[in-house]
Parts: sequence; C-alpha cells; structure tokens
Amino acid sequence: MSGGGCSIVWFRRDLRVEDNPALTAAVRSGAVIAVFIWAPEEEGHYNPGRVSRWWLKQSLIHLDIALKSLGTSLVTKRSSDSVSSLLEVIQSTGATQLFFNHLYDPISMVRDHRAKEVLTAHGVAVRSFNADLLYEPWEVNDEEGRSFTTFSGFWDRCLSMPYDPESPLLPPKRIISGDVSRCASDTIVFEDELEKGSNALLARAWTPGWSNADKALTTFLNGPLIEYSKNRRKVDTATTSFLSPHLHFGEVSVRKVFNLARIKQVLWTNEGNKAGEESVNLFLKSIGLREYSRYMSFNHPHSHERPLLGHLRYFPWVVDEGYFKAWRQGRTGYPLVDAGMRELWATGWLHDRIRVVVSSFFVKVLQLPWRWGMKYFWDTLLDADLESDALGWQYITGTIPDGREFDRVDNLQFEGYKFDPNGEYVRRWLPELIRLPTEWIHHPWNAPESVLQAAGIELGSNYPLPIVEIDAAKARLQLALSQMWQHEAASRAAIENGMEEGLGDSSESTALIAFPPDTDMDMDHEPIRNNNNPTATINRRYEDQMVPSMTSSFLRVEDEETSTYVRNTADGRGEVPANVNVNDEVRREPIGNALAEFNRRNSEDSTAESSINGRRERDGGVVPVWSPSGSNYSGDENGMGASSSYLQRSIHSLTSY
DNA sequence: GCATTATTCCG
DNA sequence: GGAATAATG
Repeated sequence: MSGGGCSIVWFRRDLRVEDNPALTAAVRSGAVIAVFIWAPEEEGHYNPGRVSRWWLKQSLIHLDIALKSLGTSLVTKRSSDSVSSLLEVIQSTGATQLFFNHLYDPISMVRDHRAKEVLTAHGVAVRSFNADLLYEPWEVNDEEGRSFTTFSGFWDRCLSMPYDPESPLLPPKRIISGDVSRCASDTIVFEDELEKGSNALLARAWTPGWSNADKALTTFLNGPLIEYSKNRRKVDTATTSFLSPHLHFGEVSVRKVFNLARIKQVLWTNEGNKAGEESVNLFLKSIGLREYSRYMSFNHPHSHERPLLGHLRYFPWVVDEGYFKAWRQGRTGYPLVDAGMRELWATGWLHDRIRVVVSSFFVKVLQLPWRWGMKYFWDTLLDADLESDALGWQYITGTIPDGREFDRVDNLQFEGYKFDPNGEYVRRWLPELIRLPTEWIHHPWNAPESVLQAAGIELGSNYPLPIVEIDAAKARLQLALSQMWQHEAASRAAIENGMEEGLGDSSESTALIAFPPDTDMDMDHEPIRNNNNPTATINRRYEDQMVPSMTSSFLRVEDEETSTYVRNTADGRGEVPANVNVNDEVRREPIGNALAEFNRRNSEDSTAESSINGRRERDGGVVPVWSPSGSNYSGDENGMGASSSYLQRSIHSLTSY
C-alpha cells in the first residue's frame, strides 16, 4: 500500500472481474475505486452506435453487480475528456495509483499514453496490463525479430510460442472499497427515447454482461464447438459461439476461452475425434484473427482508414450514395445480400459468412469505398470492433498482403445455394420473396414471369431488379483496376523524376471522400431505382477515401471538411516526426511509441534494432502507446511510401527467405 | 489405373 | 470461382 492512498481501476473494454489483471493488481495493493468514464466524443467518427451503447449499458450494470458483491461499486463519469475525469476522480478520492488494461485502437493508444504522462506528472503511479490478448503485439515476431505481415505467419507463431499465454486469474475474493463519498457518479444516458423501441427487440436475442458471457461460452463449448467445422457453411443455424460482442467488451477473457477450448481439444484428440479436433483449430483461428486485428492495429495505427497496400490508394471508388443506400436497406436485388443487410439492421448481428458476402458485394460489385461499409458496420453491429472490422474490410478489399484478390468476384447465386440451400434464410428476411420456389430464390431475375406472378413478385416494384449486373460490374472492375495501376505507375514515375507529388497538382490527388451525411441507419424504405445501364456516368474518385481520421480530429490537426491529404515528401515517404525517439533507451516501453515504430518500419533503409525480442515483463510498466509527439504528426506515412515499402517487404519475405 | 490440369487455400 | 487433392502421363 502506498501511503494509505487507494488505487483506481479504470474499466474500459474489460468489463469483468475474473481474469482482470488491472483489478487484481489494484486489489492486492489495497483499497480500490472502480471507474468507468463515458466520453464518446473522444472517439470521433467511431463513437459507439446504438446497439453498442445498448450492450454497454447493460454490461456496466452487470459489472456493477459483481463489484458490489465483492465490496465496492462502479463509479461512472460522463466526460468529454477521459484524462481530465481521471484527474478529478483522483483529486476527489486521494487515490495514488491508476491501473488499467491495454487497448490497441489508435484513439486508445494516444489517449492512454497521454493519461499515463499526465497522471505520472501529477505523482500518480500508473500501471497497465494485458487483459485482451494471448500475447502482446510486440511479443510476436519472426526469427529476425520483425513483426509478421500475414495472418498465417502470425498465428503459427502464436501457437508455437516458447511460453504459454498467461493463465486466467481468478476473481478477487473481496474488494476493499476506497472512499468515494466525495466522488459522485454521473448518470450516463446510453439511449434516447427514439432508440428504446428498437433496442427492446435486441433483448430477445442477446443478454449482455459477464455472467451471460460465461454462459454463452459454456453453452458453446459443450454444444456447437464439436461440430464447428462441419457447420461452417450453415448461416441459418446457431452454430457459432456468439461470443463476439462479449469479447469486444471484455466480458469474458480471451485467455479463458482459449484455455477451455484447448482442454476440449485435448479430450477429443485423445478420443480420436478428428472432426472435433479440427473444429477447435478452426474456432481458435477465429480467435486468432481477433488477436491479429489488434496486432495489425498496433503495428499500423492507420489501418482503419488506409489500405496497407499502397496501390489501393489509386483505386477509383464509386461515390454513389444511391448504391450505398440500397445496400444498407437490403434492396440491391441480390437476395442473399439483401437478406443479410436486413438481418443486420434488425438484429445487429450477421453470420461471418454473410459478412463476407455483403462486404465483398459492397466493394467489388458496387465498388463503393470500403470505409463507408466499415462505418456502417460500426454503427449497426452489436460486436462492432474497430480493429476486427478494419482487418475484415481490408481482407475483403484485398488491401493487405494476404487479403483476397481484388479482381475475384464471387458468384452470389452460387454462394446463395451453398450457404442457404433451401432459401430459408432469404425468406426469413425478405418476406416479399416468401412464396418464391427455391429453384429461383437466389436468382429471381431469371425466374419465368409466371413463377413470379404466382409468387406475388413484381421485379422492379416490390422487389428490385439487380442494382448492378454482375457482368457489367466485372467489366467495370477490370477497368477500374487498370486505371488504378496506371495511376500508381504514373505516380511512381513522377516520384522517381524527383517531382514533389506524383500526380502534379491534380485536384484528385488531394480529394477526400467524406462519409456520406447519413451513414446511420435510416428508417425510410423507399424503393431504389434500378440502374442497369453499364454506360451510365459513374462518379468515381481517385485517392483513398480519406476522411479526417479520428486521430486527427482528436488531435485537432485538421478541420473536418477541409482537411487535405498530406503530400509525399521528395523521397516518396511521409515525413517522420522530428521529435520521435526511435532508438532511445527507454526500453521499459518496448513498443515504445508505435508511431515511431511505424515510421521506422516504413523507412526502407532502417537499421534500427527491431522490436524487442523474447519475454518481457508481462504487466506493469508497459503501455502500448501511439504518441504523435507534438503536432508534426500529419506528415507521417501517407500511404504511398509507407505502403509500397510494406508491399515490398511482404514480397521480399515471401520470395527471399 | 484413370481423366485432365495446375496451385493453394478460402478469415 | 469453386472444390479437394496431388504429380504426371
């Protein structure tokens, strides 16, 4: 105990008492004050959507109940600045220590770094912990100590680390409560009146909170897990774990999930149950993808807004709010897509397969900017998770080295019969097609007029014709891709000629594609006009669909609407902030500073020592941070230089070693 | 031994 | 783009 002062545990997305290292450490050091700060404005574009807020509200109630049973309760604060609120809590309680668990999205890394600096300056001892991952991002490296650029490399390494993930911690037996008599909780409003009706429906299908997370885990381990492999293709039945929202809010520890699944696996392996063994591998792989999303976010803090492969910056996205609206409303004329989008809207959830279907369609058929789709997912998914969603969309868009090929357009009709062979899924979500025979359910545009009539369907009226023909979309995609490569080559050539900017003063090169004004769910369902004319004028935009990033708005570097793409420096790379120490000796924070790390990685001739090898101190001391170190951050990688070296490196690693 | 053709997997 | 699995005739 330090001088009688108590400790603050700052809860964020770790809303549990079991296997919560920050809580455990605080309890060990004496009296505890548990705090949750609601500061959505801090998160810019990515403040939680309606369904996420609905979940969070209840998750906090469950956490509070658990804390009360242990001897304290949760202090809630409404704030526009988390760090200031922490200071207030410290001042009103006399706390001398702050404990929290790591987060890896860029906003959190910046904020948490600042919290640590500010509070330390105020004489508060700050310690942070890994509660969200099997291994911290800086622990997982290849033989040369470099971070991985593909998932399979990363995950193989995770599964063969020289040491196991930490074993889950038991919940504290009892918590001594700090004095909060002069630290009143704020009432937090998580939903407005208009949202209550929609939210009421969510409660039918979902029960947030740590105890329900544990129940969901148990149910899954004892039920669907063993057939997880076999049922992968079924989108219509309860064969998934349904853990994603629980995991997002940290209601259950991923290490607990991992350990329990492994125990099952050993059991089934010993029984010679190959399918069971394989099922666990597949399930753990999806846990691994979640891990990898944090890894990617940590190593590439811009991955929620910029393609990791630089040439994708030059893809001419179709900027068409009509398409976007049709997709959101489930009125594209492709039943599998439309069913998925209606389910998402109605329930806040989609089977992973359907996420792939609707997002591929979004990017490859409609060729809308992927970040629009990601933002819509963010606003509507119960398990909205910036890191996972960024990884998912970059995978689908093919902007990471191991992503899907961009020019591969899946056959929706085929996928429909594969994932939904009897059309039950489509009929459930598209009542207008309920009488359409299975033979036509995934391609009503081919159905004979008599069949449509008998089913009460009038295409173009009560159900749309395809908004874009697949063949036209493929042709359009090829054209767009060749334009992309031309732009990329022109830009590269210009840079080699020493020009400051590859594309001269083309206004395109600084154009931004902002989020459409109404990316939230909209309630009107007016029919969308079909546009099947492939020669119709398409409004395309070059450049990545850059919008003011949440980090830049957070840092107030640039104004929302007028911010411009920062130009390359002469060597084609972004500027490295001058005052970032890449090689300083402060290796107590091995990640040190992820931005410095990021720039270092992207510096082609870097000789800096790669990130820290071997086993590190597991907790305390280490904070994943992304510190812009002042205002000169805007020049950091701007796609081109950074990403092309990323591409080169990944090719290099594929071909040379 | 049986057909036809190339490489790897589907997050 | 589609499905399982590998070399090759």
